[in-house]
Amino acid sequence: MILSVRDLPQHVGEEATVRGWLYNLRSKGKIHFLQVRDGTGIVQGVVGKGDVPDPAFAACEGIPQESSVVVTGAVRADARAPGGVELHLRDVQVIQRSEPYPIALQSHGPDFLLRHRHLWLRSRKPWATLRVRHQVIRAIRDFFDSQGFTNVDAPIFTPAACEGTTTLFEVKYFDEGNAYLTQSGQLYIEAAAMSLGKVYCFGPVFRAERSKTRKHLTEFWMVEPEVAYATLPDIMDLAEGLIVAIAARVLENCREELKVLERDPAPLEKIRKPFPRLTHAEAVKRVNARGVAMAADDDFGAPQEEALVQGEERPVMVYRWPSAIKAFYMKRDPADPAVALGVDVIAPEGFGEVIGGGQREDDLAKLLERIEAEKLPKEAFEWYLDLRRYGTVPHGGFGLGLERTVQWMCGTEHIRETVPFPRMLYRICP
RNA sequence: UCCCCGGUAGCUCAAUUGGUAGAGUAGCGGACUGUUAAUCCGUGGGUUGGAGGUUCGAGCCCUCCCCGGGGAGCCA
Repeated sequence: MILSVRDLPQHVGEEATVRGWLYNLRSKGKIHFLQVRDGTGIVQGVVGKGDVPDPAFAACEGIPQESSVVVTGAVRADARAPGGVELHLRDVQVIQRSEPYPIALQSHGPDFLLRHRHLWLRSRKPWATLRVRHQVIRAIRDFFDSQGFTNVDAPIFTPAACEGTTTLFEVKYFDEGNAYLTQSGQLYIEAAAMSLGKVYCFGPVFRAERSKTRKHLTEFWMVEPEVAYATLPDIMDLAEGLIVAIAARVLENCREELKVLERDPAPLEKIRKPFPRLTHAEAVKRVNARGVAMAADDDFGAPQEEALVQGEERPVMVYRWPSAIKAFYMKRDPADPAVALGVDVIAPEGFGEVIGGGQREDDLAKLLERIEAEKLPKEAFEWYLDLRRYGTVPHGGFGLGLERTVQWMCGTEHIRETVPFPRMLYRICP
């Protein structure tokens, strides 16, 4: 019976066939230990001289690492085996003898590993990280789907910028001139929210910023919910609920993966409601009190962010921002136009901003005013302005960066490890 | 775009004051019936990122270039 390594403990005493790759081989003369991985786990196969015909035994000698193998044998419980069970092999088929495998069971530098990303994916930590990533994606979709949201995806090719063109990748688009790779689906799902009420888009976005840090990718995935009739407090509750749901899902389904990643689950267990909520003004006061300079109309730089979350076990929500440093579409407080009804969520443990969002400007006249003040091309936004001409309502949403969230959950040093094939300033291969 | 650090064997690194470039690992050959990154013996492997300069002599010092890493800004 063909079985997954993961399921072997339920089949002790039976015979099983495992199809996978040779993770490591240890030979001790008349006994071979073959560690075989199949995507669900690693199992140790044991074959002693005399257990199988001599040619079969000899065939096990010197099988290179990562050779594709199909092994068959009796499942036995054995405390000496990693994982608690092992296979006493009666048959070993080598599907392909691997050429000498570049990634050894030793340390490698980041440049080497990234150049071999297509092979590095097979290693333990990338394996665990991709599985956590999958669970985070599932948690996000389940969270929204179970609350009556409809998934409406936004286009990747867009005709113009959301917020200026300096950070956009430009591509040729037939006879239409230049198109740009989207940096956010927000404007489009605002339209969809006026149709379906509660919507989210979830897909890749692109930023042509020349960032070179452990928190940035040029291509990353973002989930963006948008809710009709939602106000800033609704959006903050939604963001809080989503993050709590993600952390709970990872803790429930990824214990083994966290262990492989050497990620202490304790900080994730502390991610519970309520999150501390500070207005931008209160946050500035806190940062200054902790000895880091910050003006009332400043955005958070790296040191300010660090001071803000110092000592916090939960994410910190900063809301009511100076309108001057927020995007044109963000709604101003009608009672105080100097304040924008935005919210950022800063993760603890130095993982930084994972969410940015808020309430949108729903008043046509004020939106026009903002577009003119920022000298944005009005024609490009005509369709967007239509949303305010035909049945405008208060509404809002946010964007959550998938990779930063995965990085946080996994405790990963660098964001490039949270995506299968990272795209960065100086790296586009493989 | 700016600041800092690095580039030596396939990989990870060492090389004292400027004085014959070395180890582990991977590879190859051999030994070993419970290995846990197995161990032990033997063995091949180098345009020291590139170009120029200083010097009797440069992996090491100087100049320029290339590549990578970390950080800032920007943001998710």
